[in-house]
Amino acid sequence: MKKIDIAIVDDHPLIQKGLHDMFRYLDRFNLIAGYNDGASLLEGLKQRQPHILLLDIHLPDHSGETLARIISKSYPSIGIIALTNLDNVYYIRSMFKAGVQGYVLKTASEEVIIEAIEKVYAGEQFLEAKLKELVLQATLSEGGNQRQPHLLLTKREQEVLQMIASNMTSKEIAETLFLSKRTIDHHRNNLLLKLDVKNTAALIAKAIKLGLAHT
Amino acid sequence: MKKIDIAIVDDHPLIQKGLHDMFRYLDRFNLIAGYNDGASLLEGLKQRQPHILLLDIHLPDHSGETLARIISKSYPSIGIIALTNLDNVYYIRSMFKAGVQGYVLKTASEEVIIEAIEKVYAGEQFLEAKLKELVLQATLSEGGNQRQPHLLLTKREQEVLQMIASNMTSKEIAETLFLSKRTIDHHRNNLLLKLDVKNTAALIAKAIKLGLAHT
DNA sequence: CTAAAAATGGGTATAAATACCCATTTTCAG
DNA sequence: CTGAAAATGGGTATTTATACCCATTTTTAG
Repeated sequence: MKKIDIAIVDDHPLIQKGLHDMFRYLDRFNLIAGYNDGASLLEGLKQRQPHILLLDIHLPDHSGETLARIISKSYPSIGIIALTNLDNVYYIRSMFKAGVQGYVLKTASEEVIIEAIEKVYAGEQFLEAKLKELVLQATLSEGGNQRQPHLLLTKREQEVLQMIASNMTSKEIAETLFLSKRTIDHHRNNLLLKLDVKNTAALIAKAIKLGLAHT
Repeated sequence: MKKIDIAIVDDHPLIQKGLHDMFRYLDRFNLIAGYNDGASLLEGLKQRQPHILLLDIHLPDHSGETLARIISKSYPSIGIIALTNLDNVYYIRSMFKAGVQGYVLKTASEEVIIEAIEKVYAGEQFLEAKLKELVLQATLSEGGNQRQPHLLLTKREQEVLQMIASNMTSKEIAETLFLSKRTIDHHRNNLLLKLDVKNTAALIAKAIKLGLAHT
């Protein structure tokens, strides 16, 4: 049976070590490269492409999502598996949208990681059972009937959202932006509608969860 | 030179593997145990105590803070080093308050981890340089003149905070908890004072940043 | 046990946010 | 150019949150 070539991208030395150690004793796999950041990964891929790429989401230079998008376009034959600590539904969705075929938590056991690699190598998708449930529940509870009318915020809305999150009242925001308080109220209302919440507290919580506002 | 006995508590197989692999080639250290959760750690300590304990903060059963508190009281001779992904200033503070002598990120290099162990074994404290800066800056920018009147929230306050973050008004919270709306107002006011913000939006943003509320 | 902190509850007032109605101007893509 | 979306602004009313004042009871730690 042909060996499966694997490459790792992770800026955590311990994770790299753990994976190196793991693959050393598994004849089925052949660890061909370990990168610490996105730049060296992209450079290395020009020389040699693995069958499977284990990709950390949090890297010092590029975001995992961007990398996945680039690689899945440039090297469509490489199977990408996101390997991360983040069990957030929105990260999972965005990574799959960005072109990964697998999503595994770093808390996963060796067996799960191997299963993910085998599945993705065989052309299937892989997502841990408990994460599948998470995604399912999230999809059922939020999306539901309306097909997300406007998931994206306009520039002004983002701007106002960020100012709301940073201890400013509508009046202060209006004065800062040289606008009427009514206009800010209008943006606030749109934000509440778009994120489907009924007050500022939930708006901020949801915006942070979705990555729309920063803390 | 006497070897340093080390024990690990971490529910990530990869981290455990990485550390095992690392200590295998270092004569100075003797890895005597690896635990997956707090319960088995506490059980194992009854049999044998390491010189240094590498403690993950996020464990399935106990919180790292609780564990650190228990162990530093029951076994004051054990040097505890928190090993975590969390570079949050408040976690760092609370872990040191709970009795750890070192705090190392999982992104740390092998050298840093070894340095931390040596320092703590020698009775010193260890904190990475960049984390030291973080703590310093946080102390300078927020604390300032008042010596942190109440950094910790009470149970009720946490409960109310969580409910505020999840789309509930004071009235609804009061009805749910069978309390007067006034009481909820009082808790909200205390939350605003403790986190030093002036409205709900900033309260939620800051609470999430500090890890006091979940999304 | 005793003192401190936490949790409970109230009155009153103002400020802010939210919910509806409405409109005009600007910007941008087709 | 032209139409759609975005951004701007207004009126009015209600609800909610915040800011002060005050108190009692319960829980917790020393």
